[in-house]
Amino acid sequence: MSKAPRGPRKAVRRGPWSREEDAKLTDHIAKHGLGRWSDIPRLAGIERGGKSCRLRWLNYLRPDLKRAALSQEEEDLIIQLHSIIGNSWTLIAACLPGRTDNGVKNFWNASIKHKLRRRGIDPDTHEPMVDEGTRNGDAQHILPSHLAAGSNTCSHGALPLPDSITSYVDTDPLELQHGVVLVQPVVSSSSKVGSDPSSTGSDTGEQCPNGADRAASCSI
DNA sequence: AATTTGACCAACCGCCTTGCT
DNA sequence: AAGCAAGGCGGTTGGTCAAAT
Repeated sequence: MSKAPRGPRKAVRRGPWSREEDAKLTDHIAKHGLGRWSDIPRLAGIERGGKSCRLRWLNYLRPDLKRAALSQEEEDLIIQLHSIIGNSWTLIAACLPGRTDNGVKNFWNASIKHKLRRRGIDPDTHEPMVDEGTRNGDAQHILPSHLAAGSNTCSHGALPLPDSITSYVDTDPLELQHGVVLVQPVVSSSSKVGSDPSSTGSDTGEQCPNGADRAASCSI
């Protein structure tokens, strides 16, 4: 991250992206690869901020994205991973090929959270909720039955948990709180989750099929 | 047919970390 | 060592659409 001299701040467009903007961004990245996000709007002729371009590309335009609804296996895996590593959406998304952190987060907040609450489970702690009427004390309800038994695979075994995460399943809660941090050396050489040096300033930033350019590479 | 509700998605915001000067 | 810009992440908001009432 160099300190490039910058001109006066240009007014940037906001709101939904137009087809033309999408095409410009896609075309630019196809021709030149991913460079500095802050330069891309100017080079591609888009009146947006670099941050906005980055978000649009990662969450919507990337060719390897899955657009289909999340499967039951994916949903179960998200619940299981969340119970282990919490709101580390980037890490969770890295274990779901073609899914984005934003998508996983959205699905969690919009759907899974409500489902768990309806089942009397606190979505934050994955413990039974203590409100009267929802008290049941049955830990088996925290996770889908096939997951609660301690399996490290989802119902059909299609999406096994990566070793870097399953290794923390049996640790005590205090250790689990640091699971994400402890996982980092395994999944990335960077000191920060989701920070992969190849994701910026490199033409090879999109090599990982599941978008792990921006997240911990999953060892599935 | 009109309104309400819930699910889903796209996008922005603020904060933090990283790396360069 | 400090300051700054860029990148990255999680939280939140607002819009759209379909199903239910």
